[in-house]
Amino acid sequence: MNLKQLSEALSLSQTTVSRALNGYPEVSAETRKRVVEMARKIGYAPNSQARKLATGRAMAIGHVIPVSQHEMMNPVFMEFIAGAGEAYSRLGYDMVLKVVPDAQVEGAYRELASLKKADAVIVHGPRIHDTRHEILDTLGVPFLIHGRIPGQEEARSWIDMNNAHAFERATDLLLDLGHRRIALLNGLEDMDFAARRRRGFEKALTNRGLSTDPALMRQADMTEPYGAESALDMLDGANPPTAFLVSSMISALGVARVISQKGLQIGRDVSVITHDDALSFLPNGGDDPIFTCTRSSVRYAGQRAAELLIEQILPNPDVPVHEYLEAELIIGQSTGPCHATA
Amino acid sequence: MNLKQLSEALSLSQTTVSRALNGYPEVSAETRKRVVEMARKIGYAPNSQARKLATGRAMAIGHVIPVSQHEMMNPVFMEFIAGAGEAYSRLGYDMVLKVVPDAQVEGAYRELASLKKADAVIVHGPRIHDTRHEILDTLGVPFLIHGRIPGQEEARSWIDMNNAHAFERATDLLLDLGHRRIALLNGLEDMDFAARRRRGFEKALTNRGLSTDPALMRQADMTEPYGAESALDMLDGANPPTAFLVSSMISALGVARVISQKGLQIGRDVSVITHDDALSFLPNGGDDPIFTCTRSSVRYAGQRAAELLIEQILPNPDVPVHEYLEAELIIGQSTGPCHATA
DNA sequence: TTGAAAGCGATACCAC
DNA sequence: GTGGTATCGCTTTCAA
Repeated sequence: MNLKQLSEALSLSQTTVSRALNGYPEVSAETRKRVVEMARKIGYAPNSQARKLATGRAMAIGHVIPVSQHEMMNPVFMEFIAGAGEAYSRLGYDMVLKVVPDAQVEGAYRELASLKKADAVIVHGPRIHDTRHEILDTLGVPFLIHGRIPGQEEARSWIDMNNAHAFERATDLLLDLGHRRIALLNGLEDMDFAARRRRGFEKALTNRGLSTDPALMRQADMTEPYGAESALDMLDGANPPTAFLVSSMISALGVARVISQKGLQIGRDVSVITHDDALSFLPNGGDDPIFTCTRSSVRYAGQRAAELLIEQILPNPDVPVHEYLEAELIIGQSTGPCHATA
Repeated sequence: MNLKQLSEALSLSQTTVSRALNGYPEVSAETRKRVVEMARKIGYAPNSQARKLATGRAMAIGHVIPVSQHEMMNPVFMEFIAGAGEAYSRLGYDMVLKVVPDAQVEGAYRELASLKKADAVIVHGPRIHDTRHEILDTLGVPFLIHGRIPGQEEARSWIDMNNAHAFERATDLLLDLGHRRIALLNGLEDMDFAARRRRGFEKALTNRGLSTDPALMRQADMTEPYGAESALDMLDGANPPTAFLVSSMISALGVARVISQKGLQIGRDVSVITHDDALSFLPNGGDDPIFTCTRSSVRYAGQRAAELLIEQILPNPDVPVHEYLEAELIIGQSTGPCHATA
């Protein structure tokens, strides 16, 4: 069932039928009514390929999700996509998603752009030495970065949370509680967000004249065993930490598991603060969370990203838009004063 | 840069250029070489919308992911999609993904199908009273179910793991270890997979003449707190379980957290078996896993699903294909003999 | 082996 | 307010 058949059934031109269906003002109310009814009656649906070709717009946003060398699929991406997907449905856009190995990310963007499969793309997981903005410029695709590419803060559109500030505040809280040996279990620090978190952590220490201890700082894909193994190593080490600052709830669960297994009580014997992306399958409690945390909903970020891209960037690709999300610092049950003997 | 311009630059017809680029045999080797070189030189890329319109194929597979009323985004979907995405890249297909509230799932499938945005779709998370197969039939879209819709086992294409058998074996293992009070923390039992797991659990008990205890069976979205709260309630209850059978690693972590917090040792004082979907961010160890588990890689399922859909179902939509994945039962550190006083 | 021309199914400009 | 027609960019008969 196509436009032609529909217009024949109505004894109208394709033009008029198209206009009626797409809400153009110059169609008479009566004609529009007839058209709409007939369309529903005979089950007409416009072929989106044809429409895309005619309009030149794909009405789709591209996402390229990298799976790391370690085959790790970051659940944060999923939650971001859920938020974005909700907005796309509302705004009449589709999401075309490519899940590819790190090495094929550029090629995937190229394909999306040069084959006109998407009108714009989201850049996920920017790295400190990222070059995707250059490729996308060459291709002429509007894009929005979830996070920031160093050196491109002004010129590019992005949405990001204040990673450095959040981790500085979290570290300050631990310092205020008397902790001096604080471990940082970070994500991979070639990722921009992780580099920023580390700087926030270091800044808080430096501000109090404290130095960092490399033995207490780790970076890796944020799995549960990463948290567990790191905590085990460190707590069994020569000079164990009294507090952990962890970049992900998932790894924090690993830390908590080990602390419990060692017969220690979290929040009393060892403090833990984690960043909480508010992943829906890992709720951290409401008013009195399990973990003290810096919290910022990545799902909301995804939703806003989609809105900004479609409403601001597409109509005006040359004016970069920036949106800053400030993480909340929420006190839960996993932090308390330091009891360590000095 | 389009076909016309490219053909003019080569002084060839669009026909010949198109044929050369698409590997048709009748083009002379020399012509093809010229065409391919020029195409690369001037950076020609075919407009996929135009191609889709001309061929009538979208070269895309649709996925509709429901987010439940509780806003829960199941990480299993993500991992499945990662597997499928890998296969799509390899096979030259795109994935168009819709993330929508439960109530809009049907509409999303309708849109994908009737607007010709996808050549086929994957049905995620079948329920015991699912009707999506009927809608998709009406629309005439080939599809493959990840899981099974009751009553549609023969007639429809699906890929599934043997949920019932896996949970029966897991329960048998606990029974062999002497456990008699076994708790089942299941997913929502209007989901087909969860209903099957429950039947497997019950069958194992029934086979030994044991009856089920409603106080020890729960169902919910599989979050971490669900595991924790259920374990806390049950262990503090009148007649606590000595073992837990859990439908998800995430909830199992919650169970483990509570067991440790109560000063009990997992595997010695309380046994836990979980189903392990082999989520990449929740590795359960290698040869000696943290949790004894029934394991089946949902990522592999996604990959196979994509392959089956494209290679078997699209060319021959009327011959249903079925693929059964058997979960492994892997002994880890979380199970041991029952020490409960009878 | 190559080319001309007719679709594919919509949109949108220009007349009327 | 309605209609004719060119156009989007490619694939695919049909002829040569």
